Amino acid sequence: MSLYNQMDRFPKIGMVFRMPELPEVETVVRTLKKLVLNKEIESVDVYWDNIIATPQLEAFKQAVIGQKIIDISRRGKYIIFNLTSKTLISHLRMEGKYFVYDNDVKKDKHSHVIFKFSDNGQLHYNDTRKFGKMYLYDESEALKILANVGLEPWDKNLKATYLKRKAKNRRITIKQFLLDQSVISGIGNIYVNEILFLTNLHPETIVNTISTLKFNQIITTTQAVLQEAIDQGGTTIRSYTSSLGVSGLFQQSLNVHNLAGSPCPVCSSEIIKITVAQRGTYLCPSCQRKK
DNA sequence: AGTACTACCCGAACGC
DNA sequence: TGCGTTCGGGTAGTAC
Repeated sequence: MSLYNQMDRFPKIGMVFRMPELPEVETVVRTLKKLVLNKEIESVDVYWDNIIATPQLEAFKQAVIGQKIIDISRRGKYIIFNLTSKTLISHLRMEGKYFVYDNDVKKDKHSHVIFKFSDNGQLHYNDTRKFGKMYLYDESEALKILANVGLEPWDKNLKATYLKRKAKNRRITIKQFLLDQSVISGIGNIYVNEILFLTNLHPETIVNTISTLKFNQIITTTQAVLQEAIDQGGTTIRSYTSSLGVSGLFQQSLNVHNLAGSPCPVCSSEIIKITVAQRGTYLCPSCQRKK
C-alpha cells in the first residue's frame, strides 16, 4: 500500500490522531504550548456536559473564566493546563483533539467545549465519540490525583525490580499489565501490541511468570517505541501548527497492529488477531509463542 | 486485593 | 440517499 493511500485513511480535516497514546498526547502538548500559552480565557461554551467530569458545569465555567494558561504539560495520557490559580486536566480518551483558531469560527459538529480567549483566539475541544473528560482542580488537589498515575516510561524508578514487585501474585496477562496506567502510564492498545511483538512475548503470558531479564527488555523497548513515535510526531507537526495544530501517527511504521493477514516483518508468518481482555490484539504466532 | 464486566459514545464496517 | 446490527476502545465504576 502506498504512503498516499495510508494517509487517506485519516479524517478529512488535516491529520488527526486516533487513539492518542503517550506520544500523540506529547505532540499535542508541544503544539498547544506554541499556540495558546499565556492566553487568557474570557469565556467557555460547553455543548456536551458529560465532557466536564468535575466540578459541576456551572462551577467549572465560573472557575475557568479569567484564568490565564501559564503552562501546559503531560502526565501519562493526561494533558495538564496550569492556569493562574487552577489546574485543568484533559484526557482525550479515544478521539479527543484540540483545534486552535485565531478568530471566531463556526464550530464543527463534534466540538464540545470552546474556550474563547481575550485576544479573540479560540481553543476547541473536539471529540467524535464524546469519550474525553476534563477535570478542574485546585493545584494541590491536582498534584494529589496525578501522584496516583503510574511511572512515566523514562522515570529513573522504572526498573525490572519495580515491575517484578507490581506483578507479584498477579494472574493477569502481560498485555493487561502494560495497559494498567497505575503501573506504567502512557501505553495504549496500539503500542502494547508493538512492544509485545518486539520483545517476543505472547500477549497472554501470565505476568508473574516473566523474568527480570524480560522486564528489562520490556522497559528498553517501551522507551524506544514511544520515543520513536514522539520523534515522528515532532517531525510531522511543523507543517500543521499554523492551522489545526494536530498531527498523525505514521501507521506504516507499525509491525503488527491492525495488520492481521499480513506477513510478519521478521519471519513472514501470517499476523493474527485475537481478543485479550476485550481488546483487539495482533501478534505473530511464530515470533510470540506461548510459553 | 485482585479480577472481570459494563457503561459511556457513535462512525465505520458489515450483513442482507 | 438502504437499513439495521455489530464493533471498538480508555477509564471509571460496580460486583464478586
